Amino acid sequence: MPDNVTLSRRERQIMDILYRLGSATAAEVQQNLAEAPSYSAVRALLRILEEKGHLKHAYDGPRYVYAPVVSRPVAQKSALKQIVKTFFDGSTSNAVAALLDMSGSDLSESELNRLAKIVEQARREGK
Amino acid sequence: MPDNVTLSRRERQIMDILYRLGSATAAEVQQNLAEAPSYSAVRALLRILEEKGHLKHAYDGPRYVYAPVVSRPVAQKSALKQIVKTFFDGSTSNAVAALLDMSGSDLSESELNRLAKIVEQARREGK
DNA sequence: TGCAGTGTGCTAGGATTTTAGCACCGGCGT
DNA sequence: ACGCCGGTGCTAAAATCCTAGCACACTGCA
Repeated sequence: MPDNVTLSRRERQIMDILYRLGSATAAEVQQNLAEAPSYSAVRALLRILEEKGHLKHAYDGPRYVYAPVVSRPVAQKSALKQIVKTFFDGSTSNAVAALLDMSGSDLSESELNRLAKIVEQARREGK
Repeated sequence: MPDNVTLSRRERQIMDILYRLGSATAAEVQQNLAEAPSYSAVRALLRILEEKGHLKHAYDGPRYVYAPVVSRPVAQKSALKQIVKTFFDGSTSNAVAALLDMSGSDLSESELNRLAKIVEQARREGK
């Protein structure tokens, strides 16, 4: 969410879909939109988003395949930053705690190991 | 972000402010709004949000103090869920990793200890 | 009492967003 | 060659959002 504040509702919905899918054609975007408008409307939105510099398109044979301009990792970071700021008073660890709490026992053992390692490493680096 | 998809741009901005501050008067909301519109416009937005059921108001002497209807913890969870879904393919641990990576050495030792504990506990519960 | 200051409710108009429709293009099968 | 499909670009209008302004109520104070 590079630009969560300037995007209109539909625009934001579409950006989310594209970040989720990585890239998509107009038809795919339409299928993933809640209360999907006409195909034509979707295309118009995509064109606008491209004009504004949020999207770019490549070709899959005859048709356009749209993808976000801002890379996923970068978008991830700003999305998280935003959440941490508005919902966790800027405290990363609170956010992490909520995240872990939320998905509690859904995490596999290997995932937990991985996280433990990351924390461990952060600790070493901090010192 | 209980309802990230139905809110308009301004409405979302205002909800974010209210979640950040906990509660606020119209004037406070206005001060925190980027490219703030008139006081009157802000009040109108607040009224609309209340009508839609996103906000409620109490009284601070003569004036209204608005606060979100959905509690912060609940909103935190849905915001995180949303992010995890659209930016991390539903993988909580990827999100946690990004979060830690992002704020790398900003975390104090005690925070890291806390996180290590949480992970440890999740591990025990999982078994 | 009268008046300034600060609050609320409401409403209408302008700006933006969102939508659908139409015109055009190229490939492909008949 | 011609007529469908399935794609694109564009544009106008409907729907929504956003804004400002006005009317009214209450308080405090000269």
